[in-house]
Amino acid sequence: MLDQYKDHDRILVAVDSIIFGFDRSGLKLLLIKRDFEPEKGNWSLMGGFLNKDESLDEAADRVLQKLTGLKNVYLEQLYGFGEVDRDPVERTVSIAYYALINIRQHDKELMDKYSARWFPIDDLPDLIFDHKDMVEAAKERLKYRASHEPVGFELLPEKFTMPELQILYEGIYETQLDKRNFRRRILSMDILTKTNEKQKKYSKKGAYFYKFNEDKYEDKVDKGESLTFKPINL
Amino acid sequence: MLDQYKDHDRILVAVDSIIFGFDRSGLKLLLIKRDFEPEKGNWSLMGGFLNKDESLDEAADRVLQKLTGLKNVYLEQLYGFGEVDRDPVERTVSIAYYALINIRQHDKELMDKYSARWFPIDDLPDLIFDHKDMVEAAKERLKYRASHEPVGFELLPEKFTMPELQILYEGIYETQLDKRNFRRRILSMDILTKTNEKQKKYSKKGAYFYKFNEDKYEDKVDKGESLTFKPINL
DNA sequence: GCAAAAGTGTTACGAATACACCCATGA
DNA sequence: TCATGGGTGTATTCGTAACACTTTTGC
Repeated sequence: MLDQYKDHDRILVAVDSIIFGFDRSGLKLLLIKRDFEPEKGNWSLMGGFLNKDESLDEAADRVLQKLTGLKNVYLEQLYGFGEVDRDPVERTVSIAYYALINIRQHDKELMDKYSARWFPIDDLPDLIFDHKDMVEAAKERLKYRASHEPVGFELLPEKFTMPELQILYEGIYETQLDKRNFRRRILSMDILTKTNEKQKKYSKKGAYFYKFNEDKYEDKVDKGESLTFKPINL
Repeated sequence: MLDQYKDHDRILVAVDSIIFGFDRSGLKLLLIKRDFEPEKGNWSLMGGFLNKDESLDEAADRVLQKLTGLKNVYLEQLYGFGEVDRDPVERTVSIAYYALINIRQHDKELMDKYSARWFPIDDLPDLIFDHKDMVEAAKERLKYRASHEPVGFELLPEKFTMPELQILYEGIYETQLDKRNFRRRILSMDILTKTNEKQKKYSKKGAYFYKFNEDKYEDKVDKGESLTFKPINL
């Protein structure tokens, strides 16, 4: 080994994931109950350690899959948390990732195995270490990302209604939106396909289902059209 | 040590810095000539390894100071680069930071010691490893940051002229701006103080010097005014 | 028939853009 | 006097925001 590399510290590198989900009642976070000391029994983000033979992204994928069974989900690196004493056991640098998943698609058995639970984003329990900071950073990043790219659809089933989409964006932006302005803006982007089916579960009248039209979206991106998804204030 | 920690790999963690500077001719990057193998003699970002007893931010500070002699400069974490083979010598995760410094203030002797040189941002040499990716990420981040916060002033001396400020923003946004619109927008934010002195070096008429008024800016932030610094297209 | 959610259009305001000429001065 | 860079104002367009009533249908 080269001299310039030899005398430096090797350090544990962790990967922690903020996992977002969404249902009609709002944005949710998937947390696990830690089953070893320290902080045993307390709520925590899902995490794991980086192995020498995998990239950071691969480690994040692996960790997410371990808890949810899901592959190929939206996963973005967030920030490297590197305070010296962030983990009381041993010096650990943690690279946080956040994931957007369809709340209905993950594996129930794995949920039990890790004593995992969905929490409303605005009603989280105390979290271990610096995981609260990670969640805050993830919320910020999601706001930013959602205002530039159509990441919201990652959190929805294939078919969704306008009211649902609006509730989702209201959750992300932590604000209330005017439904007329919201619909106009979303529809004017011309990246949704309206179906003839109606969602009748939540109203007598029923709301039309829409689908995200990824091809149309990609076309627009290729053409250089700038699509913004900014919040619309009430 | 706890079982859950015991069997995991300890890994070299590096910190690499993208150092931005600015002079009248545009945005610049400070690069060093690597003086050890592999890639000896090739251009590289300034970097170093994380020690067990320092945080990531502290390591980034230390590395920056080592090259420039500067403390307390604008420094923001960018992204964790973690491909398995990014460093051919040994598995290394690198956390990239970017710094904004006043190009006149750094230490010349240290520059020589590291064979460092300023390069125009649009005319960089080949860089080692994945440093090109890091630079790209830093340019993007700087665009974003500059459109939300007055980070531009970090790159300027205390006193600067409107034409200089405009050249800076044009460099950051990689676009040309209309000077009437630019001045109006900047001045309407009401965070600059005009001095009575003129810069006469670059024109017969001379251009007034301005100063960034940090107090005014903080007041506005406290009052919740949203100050955006978006690019203005020609 | 009524409650409850879905759906729809117009106006007003402010921000962003486009655009061209005069000013000051050193050489 | 002229070349060079510095400085200024207005009209237009477009996106955003504010705002209230009608529709559908299960109960």
